[in-house]
Amino acid sequence: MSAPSHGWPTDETPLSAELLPDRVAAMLSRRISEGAIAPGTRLPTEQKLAALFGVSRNVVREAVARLRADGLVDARQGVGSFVLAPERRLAIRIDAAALGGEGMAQLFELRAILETEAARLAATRRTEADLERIGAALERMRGEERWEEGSIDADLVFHREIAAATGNAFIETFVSFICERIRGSIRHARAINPIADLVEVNLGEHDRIYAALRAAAPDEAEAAMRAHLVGAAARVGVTLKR
Amino acid sequence: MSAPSHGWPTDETPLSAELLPDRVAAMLSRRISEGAIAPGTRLPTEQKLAALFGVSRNVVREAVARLRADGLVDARQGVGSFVLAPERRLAIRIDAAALGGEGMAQLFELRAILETEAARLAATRRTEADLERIGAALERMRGEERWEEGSIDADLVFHREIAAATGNAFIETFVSFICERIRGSIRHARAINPIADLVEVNLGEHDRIYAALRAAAPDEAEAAMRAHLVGAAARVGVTLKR
DNA sequence: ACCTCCATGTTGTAGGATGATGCGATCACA
DNA sequence: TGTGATCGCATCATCCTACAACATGGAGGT
Repeated sequence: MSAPSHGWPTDETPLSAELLPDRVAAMLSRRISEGAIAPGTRLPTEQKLAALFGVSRNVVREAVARLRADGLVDARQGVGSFVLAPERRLAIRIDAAALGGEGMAQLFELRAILETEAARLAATRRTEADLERIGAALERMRGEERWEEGSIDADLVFHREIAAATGNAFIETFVSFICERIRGSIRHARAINPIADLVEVNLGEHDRIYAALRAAAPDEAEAAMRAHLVGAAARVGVTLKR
Repeated sequence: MSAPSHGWPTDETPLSAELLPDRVAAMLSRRISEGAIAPGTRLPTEQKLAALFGVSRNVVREAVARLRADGLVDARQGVGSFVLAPERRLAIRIDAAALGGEGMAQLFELRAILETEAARLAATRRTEADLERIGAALERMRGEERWEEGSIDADLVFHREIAAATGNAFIETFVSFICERIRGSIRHARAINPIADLVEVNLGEHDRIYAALRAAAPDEAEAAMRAHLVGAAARVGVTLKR
């Protein structure tokens, strides 16, 4: 039983400071998403998993609960836990580890795709109420001198409101998710690269977007958003292609 | 202590057949995302939460573990669990409930935005190995007569491989997530609207995409992908604008 | 052959005990 | 009085045992 024949635990993941349930969940999750455990298959019982990983059943339960929350498995009382088919997975996560350097550039690329198109759609679909909310965020940005907490927050709201103005709930969700992830990583960059005096540049870019939205000009909105994102990327040391 | 003065549990959510940890997690999650519990605030201790909800600490732990996995709270040993600021959330979920009618149309719109751009990028970045994988998926589709399990699966792989060919891991993740969600809902539609003989149409559309990718023609790839998605949407009773 | 009932295995929940950790208060000392 | 180290304590992390809820399959009776 101690042999690695089953290929189960064999402690991969050099076990950092992560908690036990996280590690167990990560291992199981990888096995499943790699297809090493076919959909429909029953997982080993919680007791066996506990024995295999050398942890208590409680830890295994927390791990399985997480897999269930992500829609990877379906635990049926009295029967067992079964791996679900991929189409039932309903969560997507981006771990902070993937956000260094290359990851940041890729995330900006994805952001550009979504937001330029969002700006285009918003230009034709926005209501007066939408414009009002977007304008309010703009004013909040204008109030600040430096590019710090308050204005960064207003920036986020600005982008999110534009996404919301498309009337597409999914676009809003995805855009605001990506923006928040990026913003979280900006703080670090800010300490390294002082960009305080770039507020005016930033504001100018936002103004152009807002004007285009108000004018209901899709092409201009898209172009302005693209220009803004290229600038924003550059300001955090990322070059955005196209 | 039994008073509702604190405004905590007072059992909202008419408690369906959901499990206890799910219910507790859902309640806490709603409080947090609604802003009823400000970021930085410390949650009640696990014991108090257990008492408030009338469940065991074990259940509370599973609920809190889920919140932590979603990045909503940060539990520090010996101190407590604290609500995190929104920018640290690292999970996004789409619940199946939102996918009826309007939701489906919106999801297709988002898909179109991502995949048309993905096709454009893939056209210039794809390697020979990418083309091989995409072609293999195409062949698997061609083998099937009807539009059923096997070919639907191959269809998914086809789209995912194109997204992967962009070299952008996030694009791949998001696209495959969306495709899988859509596919899950297709099954139902298929029973209603027999589209078996549309295989050839579908295949033709895919062929055009593949040819454009092989020819490294971005504009054609984008156009072919857009045409395909418009068709695919129509086949499930959704009209895609633009 | 069919139906009923029970033994068994599994997940779900409860409740306690113990270790690890970080914070704050207390106390000793200058 | 001020300063620093030490200790207690609250809290999470993990482990353990036990029982309840539930599903399945087989034994046994009709």
